[in-house]
Amino acid sequence: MTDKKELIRKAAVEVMSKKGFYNTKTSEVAKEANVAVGTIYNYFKNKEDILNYIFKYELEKRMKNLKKIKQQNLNFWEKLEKFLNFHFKEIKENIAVGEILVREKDFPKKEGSDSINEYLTMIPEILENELKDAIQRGEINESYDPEISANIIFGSIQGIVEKAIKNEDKNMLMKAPEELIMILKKGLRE
Amino acid sequence: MTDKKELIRKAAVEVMSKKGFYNTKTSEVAKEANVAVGTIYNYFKNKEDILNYIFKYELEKRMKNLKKIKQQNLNFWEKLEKFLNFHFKEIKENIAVGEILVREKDFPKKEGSDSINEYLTMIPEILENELKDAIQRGEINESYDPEISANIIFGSIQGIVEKAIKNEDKNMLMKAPEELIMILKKGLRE
Amino acid sequence: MTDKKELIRKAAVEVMSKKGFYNTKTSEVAKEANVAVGTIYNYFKNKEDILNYIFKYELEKRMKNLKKIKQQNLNFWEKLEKFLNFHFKEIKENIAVGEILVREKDFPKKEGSDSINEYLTMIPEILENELKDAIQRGEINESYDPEISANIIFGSIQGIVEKAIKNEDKNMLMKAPEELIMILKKGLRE
Amino acid sequence: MTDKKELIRKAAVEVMSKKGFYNTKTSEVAKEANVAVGTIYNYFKNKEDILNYIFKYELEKRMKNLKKIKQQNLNFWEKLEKFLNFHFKEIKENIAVGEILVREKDFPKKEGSDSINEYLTMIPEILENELKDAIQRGEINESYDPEISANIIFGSIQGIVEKAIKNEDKNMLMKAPEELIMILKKGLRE
DNA sequence: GATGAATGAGTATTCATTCAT
DNA sequence: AATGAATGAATACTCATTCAT
Repeated sequence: MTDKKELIRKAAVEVMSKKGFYNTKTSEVAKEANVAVGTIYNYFKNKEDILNYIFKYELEKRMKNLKKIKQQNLNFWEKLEKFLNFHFKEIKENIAVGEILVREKDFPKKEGSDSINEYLTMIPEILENELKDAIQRGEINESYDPEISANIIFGSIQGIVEKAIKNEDKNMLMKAPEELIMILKKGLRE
Repeated sequence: MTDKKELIRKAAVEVMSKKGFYNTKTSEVAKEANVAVGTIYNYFKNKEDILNYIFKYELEKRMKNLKKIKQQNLNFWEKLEKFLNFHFKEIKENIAVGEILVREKDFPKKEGSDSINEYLTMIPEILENELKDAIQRGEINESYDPEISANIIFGSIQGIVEKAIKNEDKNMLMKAPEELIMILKKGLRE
Repeated sequence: MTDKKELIRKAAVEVMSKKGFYNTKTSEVAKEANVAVGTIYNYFKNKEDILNYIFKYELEKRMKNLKKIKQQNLNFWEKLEKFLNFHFKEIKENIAVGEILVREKDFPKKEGSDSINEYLTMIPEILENELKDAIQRGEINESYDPEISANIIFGSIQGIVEKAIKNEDKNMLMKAPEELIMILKKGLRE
Repeated sequence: MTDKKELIRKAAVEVMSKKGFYNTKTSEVAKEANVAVGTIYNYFKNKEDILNYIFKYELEKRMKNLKKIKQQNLNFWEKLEKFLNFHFKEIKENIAVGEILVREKDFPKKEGSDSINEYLTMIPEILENELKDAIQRGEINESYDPEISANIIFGSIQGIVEKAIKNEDKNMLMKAPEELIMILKKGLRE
């Protein structure tokens, strides 16, 4: 039994990553998924709901990973490294997902869902909380504003992904985490 | 005599920053500009051309500033500080512009446009070149890949702007450059 | 099950014959066909494509008739009479079609179309070829240029239809073929 | 002093013959006439009025010629020959005018003018009247319906012009009148 | 659940016409 | 009279969504 919802999510990732959400037709997603348009609407409320589900899906993956990381007894840098490795590996394995995570912003017309916004808010928030703890533990210089630092880190991640995609350079995704960690470590520690 | 093109650009910035490019109707831009729809098309090829012009306009501003900075004899950090101060001041004075610069990505349907892409490419490129020079001059640790570093810096800037907008916190735009410079200085220098 | 394409063709004939192609709105055709506007575009590329299809449809009818006539062993005058009877009968049964065939000329904006032109070219061409054969067989005075004669005949036909429509005089369509044949016979024979 | 109205009429003939009335923009006519769009509206009520004026202008030319012909004491065939020679000469000298006379039909949106219709009605009407007189004088077989005959003649003329234009064959315009007269003479006389 | 033809609201764009200069 | 920028009504066409099969 093929999971139709998964089929459609994957097809949507493929098409939307190439054309962007607004230039993607539901009919194209249906075609890519080898499914009738009507079928999409058996699994999704509307077109926006598909994009939303993509973000929800990716956010959940990352939340699960973060939870796992949290259970281990690691310092801030070790945690960050583990998360970056996970995030970049995911994108390396499916560049199209990376494109979407980096390019799609939310201007919701209709209320209801909003995992895009949740993704874009929650990851920096977690970083912020971790930074606060790290400051408490003296791992990080207390003079820095954790909110700003968190968004610098999140922005850096997005910036690298964006560049790697533009260059079609998967290798950059391999090298970048280490370099980013090094810069941040030196930059934020003392 | 009012410059109609400027009038329309400003109106478009206002509307598009709130609703996003795809959810903005030309009629709304016209209304905001106190101009007839048809008038827009006397100055712009199509809707996309307006967004394009916004990016072109902002890019040119920044290029002019960078040129001025280049003429002074400054080290990398002084240059970066000057540019950041300029960029953040601009956005502070017109948050709407910041929203657009940070949110709009390019999925061009019709050719002829593409200052969006130019903006998103040129700024990191300039940073990259400056980093290379800085490495030459020993201002920056040579072990870092200037391409990656440049995109970390650009990503950081975008990340801060995005957060400041989300929080509607102009104050963040004041504090952030100093903090960012400090982190990067320590992080990249040695 | 109703054939939607046929439904739309007939509706378009009705509306376009009254208002002309350029003054006909797709929404009017849709209304006449008891169909949504969008449905039209499931069957036709664009508005021009509808007109084109009308000409294609009528041309095919006449080509089929001409083929049938050709298979019988008739002289030029008998053939011409049969064709005229068919053509005028068709128009008598649907004046609207006659109006379109006589009034619409082609100034194509988009390529891909052009059965209008084909209709306006092919009928005279066939007449020309038949005239050439008739000259060979001595049925027609060889001093006449068959190209000119063919277009005189085609023009005569169009002229009669145009007048009959203007007068709303179906009777004229009954009488005309006989009279036209008589004139041409005497005029062209010797 | 250049007569602006004439300038515009000529420009309109040029452009409309190529693109057809509905595909011709007033701005194109203005450009061809080396005149501002606004100027057109100093001389013409609206776009339709230009086309109308073209037909009016050409109709008047032909009416003048017919008047002149009438003053001479000629039989039907001599008159017809003179008129055909005039009409075809005119078109030979300005093919663009011929294209318009043959292609443009009237589907008036707004009431008011209608020289197109007048042209398309009056010429056949005059032919009809002349035919009636000719029948009276025994120049033409009385068994023919003069209305039908008149429209056959008018249709023939239009048919020849249309073909000559399609072939870009001015020569055809030279040869055709003689041939047409000959056919008609034999066809209609007895 | 799956299908895809039918729907019709929604909108970018055009272009005849106007009118202030 | 001449200009051409400004106007905004008009409309072809699209495409997300529905629903009968």
